[in-house]
Amino acid sequence: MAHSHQHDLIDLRAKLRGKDHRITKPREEILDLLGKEAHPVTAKTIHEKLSGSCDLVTVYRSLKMLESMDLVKRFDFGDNTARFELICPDDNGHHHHLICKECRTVVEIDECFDSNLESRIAKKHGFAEVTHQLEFFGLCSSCQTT
Amino acid sequence: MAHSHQHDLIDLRAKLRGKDHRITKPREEILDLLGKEAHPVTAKTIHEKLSGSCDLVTVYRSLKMLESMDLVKRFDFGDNTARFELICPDDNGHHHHLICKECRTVVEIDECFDSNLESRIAKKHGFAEVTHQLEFFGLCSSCQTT
DNA sequence: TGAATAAATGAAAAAGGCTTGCATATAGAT
DNA sequence: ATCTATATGCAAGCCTTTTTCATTTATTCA
Repeated sequence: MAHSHQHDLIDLRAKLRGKDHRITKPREEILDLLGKEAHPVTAKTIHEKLSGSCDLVTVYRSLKMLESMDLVKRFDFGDNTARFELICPDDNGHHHHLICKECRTVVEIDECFDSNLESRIAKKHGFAEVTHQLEFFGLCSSCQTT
Repeated sequence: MAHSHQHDLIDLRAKLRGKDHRITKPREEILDLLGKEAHPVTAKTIHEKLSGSCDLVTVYRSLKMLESMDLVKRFDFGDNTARFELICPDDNGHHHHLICKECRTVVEIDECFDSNLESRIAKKHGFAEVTHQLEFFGLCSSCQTT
């Protein structure tokens, strides 16, 4: 899941311009950092890695904004803490994770179920714009012996 | 998704006895209430519906305990608030939901993808005891016009 | 039935994640 | 360079969930 930093910033500028959204240092730094992460990270982690370069509140606000612009995607690993990942053009942000219940190791999963299931469900209940959140949980090889 | 209350309490007694866990009034009331709910409910909602019959802290503690005993399952609808549902013997607690992003209406979904996907993923990454959390989000028919 | 004892509860406080209000700073337009 | 709308920092607050500890209660066993 490597991300092209170059690409991101160009994309960013293009996407933000139209919406009266500004390209600021915190936002660039956050995107920059996200581009280097292999897995979703929490706002707190981002703030720590940016080591005080901007306020934690700004991290939250930026993430919310970036999410609303589909530049970043929010994930939920079941620990009451949102995690964020840069949306990568390959998969359009659509992929899942396998998380170790014990040590919290994260593996990126690119497989998914057939999209017919989703459209069938949408149709059956009269829903539109249906998406899904899917995460797998288990015990990684190291934690199985414990 | 109707639940047999009778069944639940017998089950409860049997399951709890072995583990030095006691059958208390709050726990009975919580299970009783969960048995009547059609959809996952939050701890706060449970507390309100029990109208002060026990402390909110007790609700949290009970739910955590019941979850650890596989009597109750936790769901995450992406609003930073855990929701709980009684595990019903039919589906062994394994089912999913379709949630309206707008009005938060919840629909119970009994379909799921082929289990081969899960076992393939588990095998591929050397994980054991793999389960998944899957929720669908979209716009219900009433909210589409808005 | 009545201690004994291990576990559960309540109440208050705190922890943790996230949001809001407001004054100040800054990006981008002219 | 100036102006204006937007973003930031800081402080405070909100909401969910957890912890601590003294008290109460369910269960065991005599």
